[in-house]
Amino acid sequence: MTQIVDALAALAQETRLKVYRLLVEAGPEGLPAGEIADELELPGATLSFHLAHLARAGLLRGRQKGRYVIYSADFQNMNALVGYLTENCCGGRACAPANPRKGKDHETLSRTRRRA
Amino acid sequence: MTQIVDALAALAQETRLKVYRLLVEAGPEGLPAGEIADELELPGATLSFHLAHLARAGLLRGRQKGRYVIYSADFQNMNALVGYLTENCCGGRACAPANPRKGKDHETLSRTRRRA
DNA sequence: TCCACATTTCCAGAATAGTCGAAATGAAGG
DNA sequence: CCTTCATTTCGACTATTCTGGAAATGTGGA
Repeated sequence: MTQIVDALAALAQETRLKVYRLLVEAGPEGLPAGEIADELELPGATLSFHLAHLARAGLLRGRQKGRYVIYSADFQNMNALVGYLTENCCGGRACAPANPRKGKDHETLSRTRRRA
Repeated sequence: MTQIVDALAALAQETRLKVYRLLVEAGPEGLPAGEIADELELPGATLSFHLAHLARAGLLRGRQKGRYVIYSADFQNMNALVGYLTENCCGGRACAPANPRKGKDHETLSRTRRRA
């Protein structure tokens, strides 16, 4: 359970979630740290802190390539996380929706929009 | 995205995750606060703090029943959360596993199963 | 070797989160 | 009303997280 909590905590921060999403978009090839920093306009030290956090949680891996460090998402562990949530937190109800096709940016939580 | 981060943050804490799981187990009828406190051996003030946190994040609802307050999981929003993760954080790969049938307690994150 | 550059570590300050006893709130029932 | 009991709010403290400048580390190229 500690692993689950760590993974959730890693994603539970705006900057880190952005970093992670960027790397998901980038796919298995990943991105060098500097490019992430550029894209998200983050100071090196700050980015490094968050990358380390995500990596500790098992959601990211970094490999050295020349003088760059290339980070890429660990889809296995994200898979496991979603699996855990589905099995333990959804009470058996249908959890992952049909997911017809990746529709670019999705909009946040529930459609309990109109009131409730 | 703020909503997603809030929901993740709410679950990213051992005590709160336990509370939430307990309520998932309890199903839509939910549980009175006191019973949760008993079950998890938490001081009232501490539990109240965490329940409020989860409720603010939209993962819980509380309804008054006599002098009890009955809390229950909001499956819609958890659904939406899992949906978000599946669509935005899994790179299109299969994310929610087959989920053959709820197998009681599942065991944490990947063991880096030989590949995939 | 020496320099340029990418990234990380170190540090310290500001902000936020978690804990829980004690007091306050609010409902039920005499 | 007055008491009981479930729950929440208050308050105070400790611990952790986030941030980013400056220095350190490490790599490739001239």
